[in-house]
Amino acid sequence: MRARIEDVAEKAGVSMKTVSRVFNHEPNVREKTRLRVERAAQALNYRPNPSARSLAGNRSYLVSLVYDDPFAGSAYIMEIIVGMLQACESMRYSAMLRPLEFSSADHVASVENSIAQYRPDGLILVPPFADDAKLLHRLDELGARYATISAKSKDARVGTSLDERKAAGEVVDHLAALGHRRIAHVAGPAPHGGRVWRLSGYRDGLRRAGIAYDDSLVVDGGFSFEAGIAGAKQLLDLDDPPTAIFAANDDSACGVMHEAFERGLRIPQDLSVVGFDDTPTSRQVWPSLTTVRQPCREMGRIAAEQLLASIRDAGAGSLVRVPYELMVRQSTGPAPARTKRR
Amino acid sequence: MRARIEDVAEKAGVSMKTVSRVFNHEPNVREKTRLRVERAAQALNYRPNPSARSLAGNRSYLVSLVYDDPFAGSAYIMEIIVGMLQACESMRYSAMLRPLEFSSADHVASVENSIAQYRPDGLILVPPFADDAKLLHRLDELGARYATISAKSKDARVGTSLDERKAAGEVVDHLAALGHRRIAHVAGPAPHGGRVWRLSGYRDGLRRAGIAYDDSLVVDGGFSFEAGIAGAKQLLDLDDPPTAIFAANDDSACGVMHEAFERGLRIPQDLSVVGFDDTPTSRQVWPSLTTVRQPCREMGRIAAEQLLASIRDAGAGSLVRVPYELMVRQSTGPAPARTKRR
DNA sequence: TTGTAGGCGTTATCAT
DNA sequence: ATGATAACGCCTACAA
Repeated sequence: MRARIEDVAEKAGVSMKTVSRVFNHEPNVREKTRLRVERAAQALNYRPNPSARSLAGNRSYLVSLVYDDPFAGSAYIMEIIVGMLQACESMRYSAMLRPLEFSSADHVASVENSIAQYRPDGLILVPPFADDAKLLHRLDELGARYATISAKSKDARVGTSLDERKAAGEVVDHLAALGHRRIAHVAGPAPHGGRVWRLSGYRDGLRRAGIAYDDSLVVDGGFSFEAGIAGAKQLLDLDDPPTAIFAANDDSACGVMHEAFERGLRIPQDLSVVGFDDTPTSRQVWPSLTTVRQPCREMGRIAAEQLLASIRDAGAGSLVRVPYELMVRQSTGPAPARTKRR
Repeated sequence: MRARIEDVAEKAGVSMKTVSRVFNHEPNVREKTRLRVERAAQALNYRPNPSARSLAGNRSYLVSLVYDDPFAGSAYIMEIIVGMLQACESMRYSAMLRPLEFSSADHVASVENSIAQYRPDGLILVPPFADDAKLLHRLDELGARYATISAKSKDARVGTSLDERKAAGEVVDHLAALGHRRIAHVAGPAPHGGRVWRLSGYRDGLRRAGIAYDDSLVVDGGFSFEAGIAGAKQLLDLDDPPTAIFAANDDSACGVMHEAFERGLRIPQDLSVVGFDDTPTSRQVWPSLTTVRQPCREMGRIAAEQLLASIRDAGAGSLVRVPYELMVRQSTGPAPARTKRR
């Protein structure tokens, strides 16, 4: 049957513990012994049994990614997963996906429950979980290790952060530089920190451009295509509609574009549109979408790396600021000469 | 510390084995005893230790999804993952993602290696892995349980299948019904079965419409946006360009649309475009893309369910045929009156 | 219907 | 630098 550590030990003429030392890169093994063990293991095609390892070592070698269920299929999550897998792979850890419902009665309990059941050695949290102070506090209480992927840095100690507010500000700078004065914003969903930061950045940008904040140009949206359509309808129905719309994310921006086209508007000649996230779709639509790139794959990888470091020894692992990038594509252009009237 | 099965047994005044019976839904437990055990477990917040369970039971309660690394972030995979997670969740199994390189020197070895290392109780394979007879044969040899998600049914015993050939035929039927005679195809990448079936279906459709097969209207493409652009360039440069292009998948179709727009063509007035897969993007582009819906989420769920059934008892589990659906949207319309000349 | 004993394959502890 | 032995928490096999 399958080779066990005992078989390897016998074949190499050493004790089980020595084989264990070799496989776990522990010190105190003579080079020569190490080689003998490695050769024996190779010959027997030995692989440590993960369950036994976990049971005896009291670790699961498991990291779980906690994200909001409704966004299970988003490109944002997908890319984070890819990065996370890379990091786990190289550290001989496994990644586990935990789509949970943030909006449920008690999401804190559902996270606790997930921990109790699967016993991961650590968690990676993305918004909105990553921004929930109550949840983080509870995890601290439980002594659970976790990393957050988010924009905010307060409350966060391990993971990645990205200055969404500054990024959103640059979006408005870009539009203002193109001559736009009526710049609208389809805001994100309420429970997301992203909503707040992107909205703040939007206002920062307006201020820098000397444009007065106009309440009617900011509509509650969401992170979905449908939200973008609804937001665009509302904005384009205004007596004095915007010449540029900054949507909270790419999906929503696609909705805005869709509605604009349905009304026969040209992009960017009649309306400029900007998204956020730089999902693959943003390159595939026509005209291609100006947006803010978040290095999601890197974020996933870095968060996992920092988390694993903090698992190895508490106190290790830090919050890594990752760069964003304004991707200027075809969906933004000079403001039309005159504001359109309907 | 954490409650063990022994603690529950003591508190309930029964043996460990009885507790085990209750938690594994085994027969031969009096209702009254079951209740006592459940109450005790509840009180102690007992959760079985997965590692111990796996070690003693010689099962990992793990299912791994094997897919081609380059497509790690595709919407197709993402949706399958979501469905698979649903099924696993309800059966108390865990899902593990295994992006492997199909194009690598020996992908069969890399799958074997993955099995040896993580010891999943079963595998779910998607194309191109699902279509590799050599791999399936080797897995049979090893006695590994697996389910495939694919179009082909030969070689497949457990999993899902979808008649891609018939679906592709219907795409051409749809275009022919709109009056198109010069219908082109941007084919899929060579190692994918998808390429073959969709191409066959394309020819079926032409035959039914009484259109002669024209070699110059079929270009080698791929499943990427870039492949679509390249394919469209080649096709639209023809002296007698097509009035409709059927791309091997949605990403590629988006590339076709992009290139068409770059040349000032209108869709669908000047050119009709069809994709395959019905990814979220196909709804978000403008005009929205006519495509073939594959119920990916269902496929993932069903494949996992069938796999788990076949794990429970060999011989169980079957190949479930899932339905496709032609989603007629805005990217297809009547053929232009005269074929365009350049 | 319920219980007892032994073992799953590894790591931790403590010797040597 | 290396080894012997006892956990780790559960399940299987068999017994009662």
